[in-house]
Amino acid sequence: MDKKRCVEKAEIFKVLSDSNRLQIIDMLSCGEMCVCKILEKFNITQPTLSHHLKVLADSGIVTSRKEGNWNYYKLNDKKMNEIIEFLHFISNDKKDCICKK
Amino acid sequence: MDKKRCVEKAEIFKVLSDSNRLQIIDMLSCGEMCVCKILEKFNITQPTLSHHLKVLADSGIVTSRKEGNWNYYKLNDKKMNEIIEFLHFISNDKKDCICKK
DNA sequence: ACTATATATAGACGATTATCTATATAGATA
DNA sequence: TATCTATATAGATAATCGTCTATATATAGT
Repeated sequence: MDKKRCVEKAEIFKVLSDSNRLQIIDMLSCGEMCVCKILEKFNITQPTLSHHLKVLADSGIVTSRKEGNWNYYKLNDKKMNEIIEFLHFISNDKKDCICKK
Repeated sequence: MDKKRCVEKAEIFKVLSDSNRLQIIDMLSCGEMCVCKILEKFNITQPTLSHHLKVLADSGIVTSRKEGNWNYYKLNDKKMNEIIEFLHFISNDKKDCICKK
């Protein structure tokens, strides 16, 4: 595992290190949803939610689509699987580990 | 998914949101290792490494064992699997999601 | 007892972050 | 064009975090 890849993934985990964002991911796993629908489920202000959605979108964990006045957000399953794969990888023994050099 | 569980997991992801800690996990996946051996592989000071190991241990991701002058750290596979399971869970559609209430 | 080695703790500093209020933008409708 | 609704952006503030230097602790060997 090279340093660079760990730096990349650390940024992704930073995105996941907020409970509101985890709940948003949980909600979006059920399908696409617009911002105002998401907002209903939280006790945060609209700009705060907007901030969290931006953080999620910038990281690639969610994608967005505009339709009239509404913005729909959707979970990027491929990205989530990538994160899971990474965790599997660093959790398991491997031949070319830095520890063996 | 209840708020409380997300708060718990967000803390775990905060622990994972540092590249040095991810590299430590990667190294420990190959087996138990003492602090001085880990230190050799990094460009950080000994107190900084000590800090990271404490963060990892406090979260339950690693466990430690003292033997004479040496402290050995080991990855807690059960905890890593728990994290992976959680990511699977929030990534997939479910019947009792908050979005359906 | 003294020294050396391995590791942890304390305290400081600069950077980043989550949240808020206030405001801007952009599309829809009257 | 004026207004309403949905969403984003700007800027401020308080809290948290990673890293460092300095120091403490604990064990082993002389």
